[in-house]
Amino acid sequence: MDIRTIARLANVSIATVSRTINRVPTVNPKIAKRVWEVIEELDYFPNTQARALVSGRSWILGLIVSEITNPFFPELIQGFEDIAVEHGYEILVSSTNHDPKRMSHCIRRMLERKVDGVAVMTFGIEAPLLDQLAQRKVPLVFIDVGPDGPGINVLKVDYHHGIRQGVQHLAALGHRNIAFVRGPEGLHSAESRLDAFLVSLRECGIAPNPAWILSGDHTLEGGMAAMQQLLGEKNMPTAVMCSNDMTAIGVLHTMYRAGLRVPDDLSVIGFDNIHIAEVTIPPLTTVQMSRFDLAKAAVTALRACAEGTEKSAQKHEYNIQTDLVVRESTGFPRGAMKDLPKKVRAKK
Amino acid sequence: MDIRTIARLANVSIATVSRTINRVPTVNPKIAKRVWEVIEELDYFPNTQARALVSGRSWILGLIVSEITNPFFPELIQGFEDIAVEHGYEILVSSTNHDPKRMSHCIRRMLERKVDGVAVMTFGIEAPLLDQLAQRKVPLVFIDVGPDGPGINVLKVDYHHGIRQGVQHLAALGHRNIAFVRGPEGLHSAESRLDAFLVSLRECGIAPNPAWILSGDHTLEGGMAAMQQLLGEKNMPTAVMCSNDMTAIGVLHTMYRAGLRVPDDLSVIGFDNIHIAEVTIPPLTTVQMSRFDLAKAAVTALRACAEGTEKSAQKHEYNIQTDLVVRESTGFPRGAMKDLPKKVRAKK
DNA sequence: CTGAAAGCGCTAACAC
DNA sequence: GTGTTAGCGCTTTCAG
Repeated sequence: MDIRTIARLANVSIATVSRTINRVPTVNPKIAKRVWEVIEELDYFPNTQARALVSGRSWILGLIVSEITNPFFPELIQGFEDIAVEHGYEILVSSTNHDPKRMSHCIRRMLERKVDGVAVMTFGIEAPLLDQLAQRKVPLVFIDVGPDGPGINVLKVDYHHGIRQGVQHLAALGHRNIAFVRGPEGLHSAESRLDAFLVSLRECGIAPNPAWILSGDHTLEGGMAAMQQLLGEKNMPTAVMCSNDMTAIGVLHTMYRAGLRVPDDLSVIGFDNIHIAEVTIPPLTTVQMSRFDLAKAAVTALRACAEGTEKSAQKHEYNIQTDLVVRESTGFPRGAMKDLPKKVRAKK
Repeated sequence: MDIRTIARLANVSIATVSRTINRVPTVNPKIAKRVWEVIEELDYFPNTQARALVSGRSWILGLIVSEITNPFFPELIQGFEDIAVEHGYEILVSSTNHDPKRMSHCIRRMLERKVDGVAVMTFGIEAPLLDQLAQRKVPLVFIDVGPDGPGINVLKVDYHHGIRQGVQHLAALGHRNIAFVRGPEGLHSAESRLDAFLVSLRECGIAPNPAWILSGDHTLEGGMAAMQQLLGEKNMPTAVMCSNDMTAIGVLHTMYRAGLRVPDDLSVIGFDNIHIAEVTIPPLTTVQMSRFDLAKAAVTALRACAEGTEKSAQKHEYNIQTDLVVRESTGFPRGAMKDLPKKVRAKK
């Protein structure tokens, strides 16, 4: 069954069927109605390949993520899928696992399938590779940072807002000795989080201690290793902020292994607010970054370029907010708890 | 740039270029070499749409999952992507969120993109909807159960093996009072797990207690609710098996909220062995089902149908094994711990 | 407002 | 072993 079948049954030419399907306004409404009836009755739908071949638009949006197994990404993918499909696009998701070889393979796949745009949500760029896309004028959208050029948008995440809230929350509880477990070196979003932490610390009048800036890689294992290292330090902080939730969960686990308690012995703050952060033990205080907002902004930006009217040519600003979600992994610094009940009792 | 460009530069016809690319063996090696050189130099690759249009094969494999946000699925998707891409396929992933409307939309998307096959990994079937695929002769592969027919394969998971190991492990520790938190009603894989549990229990000479078969839905929230309900019972079991890991994590969390300890007050076993099961508090004893094996079997089955030579027409059996992974959420039944240290001390 | 016709880039007969 | 050619199903001028 093809467009000709419909044309024959509706007694019109294939051109008219095509126009009807594509909602060209000049089609006589009566004829259009007749065409639609035949289409519905036969449950016909156009062949996407043929359509893409002739029109040059595939109606496919690519999405490149770093690791699909980090719970942050499936939540993002879900949103991206929902919004893209809502606007008639199909999505092509691919994960790089931080491997440049995979990244290059990803890009090739996107090119081969002639995607109408690509959202690069790896939180870090492999600039030279992405040039292949830019050169072929594929609209791109990045997080945080990316090359500038026509058809390229960057989503700005305000890391500072949420992280400052976190640091202030800790400071308000009485913490002065706060460590930070970083994300991968060179990953822009990770650097930004660290910067935001450092700035916020100083805002609170606290001088950062270099020994308490631990390296990590945004994985469970990285978080465990960082905490293990911290445990070896002569003087321990009373709180630790992590560059993402997976890291924080690793920290929680190492604390548990060491027989220490959170937040009694150490307060912990994560970043992302992935779903399971609600049920960690204890539930994780973390900075929320909306996956839905990110996905929505990404699709919107890509559509603006792909469906490009003149007005959309003028670049929009896309800003993503972050906010602290207080749960139970943060509390008074070690020692303060002992004092507090006394004071409370004294008042009685 | 298209196939004609290559043909011109290599001084051959487009047919020869096509044959070279498709590795038709009759092409003169010398000429083929010349063609490849031009291809490499220009970094040419064929237009997939055109290719699909004429050949009827899209080289796209569909993957329908229930919820991408359950960590089990991203791990499966990763494997599916890797193996499919390795064999030259692109993948089209879509999640149904257990919503029939979404499921039907999913199927439509698969049909529109003319996928060469679909893996339905929802662990439950919406038979009437899938008929649309079967009717159009799209090769299908299911987990556990599915309609029979040409081009339809079913991957058999041996739930019994791993679950029996779990029950025996519990029995060996001295548990006789074991509860089970089920998955969604009507979900075949969930029913199978419950069955396997019941059978294994009887094998150990333990009569199941109906009050200890709790309903759940394979989510964190379901697990929490089930445990909450169990906490209200007059007589509590000493161990609980869960239909999946998310449920078990919910159980762990409710135990924590109730101020009870795992495994001291209750032993807990999950199912799936998702990555974070390693770092729950305590680390979760669970039944491992290999996502990689599942993904590999699914792609293999689909390819056999799609690339269909005669020999592949004869159906293969695909079996997936399950095995217990013992961690720290299981221990002696409540009370037994007190005895043990005494005995140990007595020996000294 | 509608139809005829020319391709989009490629594969697969079919000739040579 | 290689080239010629007829489409795959659709969109889009260009006439009418």
